[in-house]
Amino acid sequence: MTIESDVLENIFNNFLQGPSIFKNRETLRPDYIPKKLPHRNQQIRRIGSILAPFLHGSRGSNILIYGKTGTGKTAVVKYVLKKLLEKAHEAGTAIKTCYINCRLAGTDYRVLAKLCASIGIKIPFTGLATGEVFDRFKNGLDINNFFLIIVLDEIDSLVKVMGDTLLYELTRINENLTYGRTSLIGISNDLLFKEFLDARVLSSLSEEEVVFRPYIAPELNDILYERAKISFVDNVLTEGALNLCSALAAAEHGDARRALDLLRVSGELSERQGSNKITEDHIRQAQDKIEKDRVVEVLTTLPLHSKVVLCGTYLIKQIMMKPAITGDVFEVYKELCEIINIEPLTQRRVSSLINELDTIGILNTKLLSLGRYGRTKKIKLNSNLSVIKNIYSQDAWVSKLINYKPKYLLNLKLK
DNA sequence: TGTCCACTGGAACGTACGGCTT
DNA sequence: AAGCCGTACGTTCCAGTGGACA
Repeated sequence: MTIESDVLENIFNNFLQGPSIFKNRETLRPDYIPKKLPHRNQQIRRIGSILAPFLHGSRGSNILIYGKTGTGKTAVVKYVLKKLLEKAHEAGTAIKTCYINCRLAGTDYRVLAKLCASIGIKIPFTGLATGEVFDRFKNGLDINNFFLIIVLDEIDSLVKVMGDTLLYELTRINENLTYGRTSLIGISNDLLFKEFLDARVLSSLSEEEVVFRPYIAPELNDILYERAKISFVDNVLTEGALNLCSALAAAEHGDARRALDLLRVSGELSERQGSNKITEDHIRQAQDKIEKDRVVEVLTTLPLHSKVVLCGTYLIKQIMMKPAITGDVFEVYKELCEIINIEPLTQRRVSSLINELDTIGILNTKLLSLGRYGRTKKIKLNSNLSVIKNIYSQDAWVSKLINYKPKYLLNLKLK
């Protein structure tokens, strides 16, 4: 037996024999829908009563749901739909539901393709005109006499990217159906998203509106407590850890998803350390780990040009000891491209890449006016310099850039 | 008070690609 | 095979702009 397999053997044995602190770790995954949803009774009742007409075979109103991330919107909708489907099954009514995350789908075409898939129509991932896919969807509904409840999660991101044409068509679809019926549930994280909509679309989509307020700390406490009961072995989670966890999540606009993540990761950490309790310290470690893992994941999977742009920003900060501005980043970027033998992109494109890095939280940019010296962007790195250096020192493409001294910067220093 | 810098960011367009229909 | 489609990723063009400076 090799040494490696001995080590593995030990790890697995420890895992099997050690005192597991988890009763059921699946219940802490983000997609788990619990049997109890504390502090959301009002929303559950409201959505339930709006959808209830479907049980009689008539169409319920469209619903627009607002609320920040982790306020339970998706969970509540899925929960109500699950119950509705069960009831419809008992009553012998044929209802279908289709849940689509618009941000993940990305385009009108792919949303439609998913809608088609939900009623059993196969659509190629490219090749058809969007209008053609829509017609097939409509025909499919009519021919099969389907009652379909469509949930469009993160609908705001779809509208921002593609405009509201698809929504317009979907809100009008019932007028063109002879037998089938549809109802729309739009879920939005962005409260201002209505402004992007055409008045007709808005009035049709928001026949009913439901708002999800952020959870406050005591509410998060209840949620975590309920979930901990089914996830962990009794008495594993200390009260201090529970309180800290909800306090941290409450500070981040009452995000329950975040709180549950924190709980899951701290559980895993505590388990790995062979502990039989989850303490406040574990929660803090988990918070650290989640952030670190995210940064590593993002930095390593970035497209090549974004990595080079980031290296440029890093070098400017490292050598000039001050935040970068767009013009400097672009000059350094061009020099770096030459070194690793790739064609540089245009400044316009690099400017977009910088914006993208800002949106994912790797950079922090601020528009700055230097009066006579023009307008530019001040670009700061959000992560620690050493973190970037560590990660990119091992990168196949950019490892040789991280210790390079750009001539442009050396000249700038002399001035 | 007007000028002018160094960009920003919107919009239209180009190209390559995989894949459809006819 | 021809013609079209959506998608990704990019370029080109250009109007717009906040505020230091003359």
